[in-house]
Amino acid sequence: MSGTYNFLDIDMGKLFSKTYLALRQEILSGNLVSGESLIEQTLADRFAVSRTPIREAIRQLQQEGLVEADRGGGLRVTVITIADAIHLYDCRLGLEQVAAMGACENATPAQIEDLQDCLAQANLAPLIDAEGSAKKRPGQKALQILAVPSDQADELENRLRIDQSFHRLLAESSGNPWLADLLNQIFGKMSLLRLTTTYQNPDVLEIWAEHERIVSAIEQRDPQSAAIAVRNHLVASKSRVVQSLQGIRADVPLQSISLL
Amino acid sequence: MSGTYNFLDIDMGKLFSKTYLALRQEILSGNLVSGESLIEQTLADRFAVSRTPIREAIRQLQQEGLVEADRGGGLRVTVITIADAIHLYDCRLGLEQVAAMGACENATPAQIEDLQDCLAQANLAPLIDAEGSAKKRPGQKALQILAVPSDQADELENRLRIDQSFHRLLAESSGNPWLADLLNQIFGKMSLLRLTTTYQNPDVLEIWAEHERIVSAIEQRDPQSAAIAVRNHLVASKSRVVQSLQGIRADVPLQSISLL
DNA sequence: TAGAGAGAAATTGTATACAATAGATGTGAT
DNA sequence: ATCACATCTATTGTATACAATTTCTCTCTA
Repeated sequence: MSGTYNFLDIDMGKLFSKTYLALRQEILSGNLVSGESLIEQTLADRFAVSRTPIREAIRQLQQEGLVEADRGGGLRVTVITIADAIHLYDCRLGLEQVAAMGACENATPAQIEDLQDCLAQANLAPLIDAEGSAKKRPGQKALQILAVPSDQADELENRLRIDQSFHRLLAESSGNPWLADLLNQIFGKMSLLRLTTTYQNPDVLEIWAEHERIVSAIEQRDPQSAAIAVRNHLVASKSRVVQSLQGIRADVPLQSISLL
Repeated sequence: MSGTYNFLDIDMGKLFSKTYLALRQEILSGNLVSGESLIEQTLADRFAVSRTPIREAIRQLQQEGLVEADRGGGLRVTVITIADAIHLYDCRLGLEQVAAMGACENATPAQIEDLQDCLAQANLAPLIDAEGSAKKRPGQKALQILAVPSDQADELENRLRIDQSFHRLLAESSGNPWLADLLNQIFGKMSLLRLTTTYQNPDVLEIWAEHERIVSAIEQRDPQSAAIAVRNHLVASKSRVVQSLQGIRADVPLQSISLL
């Protein structure tokens, strides 16, 4: 468990670092919902620390864009709108194409293997059919990144987590730490929106075909194809999300998660 | 002067906000040099506040990437290497293409005018010829963003500032606030490197021709051309910088600023 | 001289006290 | 009933005290 947050290089042992991670986790997991106002003393009591480390943690989250100023000096969990989601997709479009091209040059064999493992994980994750019932497949050894959900309710959450892992791995494979950092910021903000958009999206299966094309291009060390594959994937994802959110497919039941 | 920092929406009046901006300015202006270690009490004395607001400001700068942990719990101004500069250029490459395309769709007439003003400003800024002497041109009303330097020594600094304004305007013209924010972070980090790389670069004049092509494409609302123009500009800039830094042009005197 | 170790100084981390400000509540006049 | 105003409460902002940690320095020893 101690290596879980390796991609943020934090010196644990300092209360404000622990607080930062805990608070971040609470926000990203949806335990603190988007728009909820953050009362320092309340949080201090919750984490059994004084307000000082809380405040420093909050400042970092504010700079990160996960917390924003309310009117009147208060702070709240950032509210992300549909327009923001579109804008964030455009940012991803630019950065992930660069990431994919970088990955073609710099991805280590181990990283390519991780990406493939990610695809495998996705394929053996329980599939949701049109009726919303699950077809379970026999389990297999899990990626260390992922916890296998015991609860059926966590299934879609799990699928989403695999997707995030995929994109995070892609970013890291570029060998460009700043790129990975910027994308990580974007993923965080998009996670905020995810919590409010849990529409069913039957196209979720297409996503992994698109991912496979990306990995395939990286394996072949073909930057142009990789960039195009990423571009196609993100353009498609963006339009899927926009369609879901705009209710163009309002006939589809609201159950699963669409923001991939 | 009160609107100078509008692009960071900060509630002035809080000491830690003022401290954040002051400290940020000290770092970006080179008053605090890259690698310098930050002693809380020293800074507190300097700004005549207690350590509390200093610490909160530093946390934000740390999250922003302008301050990094030293070994042993200390903090210092982030050290940017040549490799980092290359990586940051790749990030810009992805994001600014998206920005240019967005600007073709969303730039207001006023913003296009600002971009043109920026070009004009650059053209009438004193030019450096091969001998390093300045050919002054008659002044004209300045962009409000820029302060006209009275001192000859600030001339290149001024030129650099115009370039930053240009790229910042481009980002803002996209109408995508997250994009502008991400690019702003990148510009900040690149400013850190600039302070240590003041090689003379005679190609500096080419830059504005490239900028003109970008603005021209945006005026014509032609996203493809705009993206290509940005791409060409940044690829060229990157290679110019890399060449300067790697000493391939070591025969050129070390005087002016190349990181545009 | 080089190296280990003790002690002191400097620095950071956390808690708490107090000040300032914004929000809520209640009361009275119209 | 409603608006204005005063008061009180909740919350944030800043300073300071103290604890924990690191770094420096000096001394002693081999």
